[in-house]
Amino acid sequence: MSLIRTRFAPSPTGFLHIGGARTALFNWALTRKQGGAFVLRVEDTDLERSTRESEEAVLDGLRWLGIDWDEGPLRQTDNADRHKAVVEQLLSEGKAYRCVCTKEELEARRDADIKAGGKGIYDGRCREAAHGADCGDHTVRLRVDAEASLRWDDLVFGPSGQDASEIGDGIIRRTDGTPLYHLAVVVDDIDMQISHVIRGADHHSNTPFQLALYRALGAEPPTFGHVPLIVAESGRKLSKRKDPVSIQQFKADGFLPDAMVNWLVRLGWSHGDQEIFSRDEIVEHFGLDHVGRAGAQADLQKLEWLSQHYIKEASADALYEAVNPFIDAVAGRNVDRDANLDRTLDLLRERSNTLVEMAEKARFVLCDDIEIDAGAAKKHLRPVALEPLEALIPSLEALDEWSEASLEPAFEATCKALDDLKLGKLAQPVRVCVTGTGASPGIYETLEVVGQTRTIARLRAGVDVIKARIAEG
RNA sequence: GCUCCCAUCGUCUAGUGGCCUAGGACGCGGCCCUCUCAAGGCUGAAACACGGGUUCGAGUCCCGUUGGGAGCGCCA
Repeated sequence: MSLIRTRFAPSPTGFLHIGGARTALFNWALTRKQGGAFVLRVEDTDLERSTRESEEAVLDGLRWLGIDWDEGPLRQTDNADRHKAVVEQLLSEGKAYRCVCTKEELEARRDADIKAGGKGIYDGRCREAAHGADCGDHTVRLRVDAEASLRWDDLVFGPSGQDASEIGDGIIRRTDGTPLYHLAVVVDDIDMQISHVIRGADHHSNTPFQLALYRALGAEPPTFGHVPLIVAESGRKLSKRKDPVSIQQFKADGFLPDAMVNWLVRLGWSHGDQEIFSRDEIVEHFGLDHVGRAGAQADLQKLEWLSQHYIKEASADALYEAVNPFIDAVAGRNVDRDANLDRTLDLLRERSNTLVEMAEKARFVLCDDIEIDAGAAKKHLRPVALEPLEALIPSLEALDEWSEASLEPAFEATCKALDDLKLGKLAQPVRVCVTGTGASPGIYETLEVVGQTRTIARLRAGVDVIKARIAEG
């Protein structure tokens, strides 16, 4: 299979969008599978919105996801001279012409045309006017041959396109002399010898005009593949305000990059019944032939499931690395890694959908002072629990070895001495005293990672809570 | 309005004319396990938008309807 050249061309608008991330991932996967180069090109021609900071944010997002590129980042503004030269060239070849129609005139004529049942495309008024460079304020339009067929075989949608008569002569240079997006992408893609343009389906209807540009420039168009959009629950385009779309946000919410990648790649693409894909497996199996044509709704619950899956699978080193910042945040200090912390994290793997959850659930180990949840206290720190707790404390104090193995007989002996008390009647109050909540890993494991000193102290504090409650009546 | 596109369980999807009384996964219900919460095991409910064709046979092909989306900018 011959080498391909692909590109991801984000506009640096502050953060990496999940739609863009998926487009990048598909480009990356295709390139890594077929062999070739994946190029990153920043479309920064919208100077109002483009900053180096937002460009960095986009690159960071890609790096975090593990999507690496072979060339770039190139910037579209760096090619500005080339874009201008191309417009001049088209002008001199008669493939483009100057148009002196003003915005207002254009708008009025389009409205009138639509009212009269027309399609509202440019009427070609300046097409044969042969305005020279001295015509004053003007735009430049591409002369689109009305007979031309602007069709292509899309890698995802199959036969696509329409006749030139449907699109009209589009503007390629503004009055202020700057080139438009369509001109810039086509020129850049030609210059960079991009062989496969994989992009969002929102560009599907833009493609015919771009095909006309390739034709005018005498260049062989690339192979196109349009990937359906990721849609919101409403079925509409994702909204930056209402929907979670920023990769940075997902990172901050404690999702593992492996989970993100797995989630994104399955949004629209499939490989039989397989759900879990490592990056290697994605590269091994990926292909545009199995990308669906309908828009895909972002399913956050599936992401959480994947996230937990990867948390469960992660190596101890990788897990610590990933959860470290979240743990520090909960502890309010730099937490050193030790065997007890690793043990704690292991206990929490199957109980955490995200790293944020994991860190929060580790609070009873990370912090010396814990707060007892009011609801849990009300339910479990009742007068009936006083005797069992008071009976347990001395036997725990007497333990020379503090481990699951030594804790279990101590609990059992206490229950037995209390007229065969059910373990739950003892374990739940203990759990609330020690963790502050009614849910935690197994009680022996929990106590083991909390440690003997802190366990005893928390049990005593719990006993005091119950006594206070009794005193209040 | 015009052009283009899309349509299988709530969601992501398998399915490329017979293997489909439609499979998997997330989520949801039930059961088991159990000191709580999970995890795990078993199990259940849940879809081919509708109407016409074509064909011996249609989720799969064609047409229409309905619904949805994108594009129609001197934005990218």
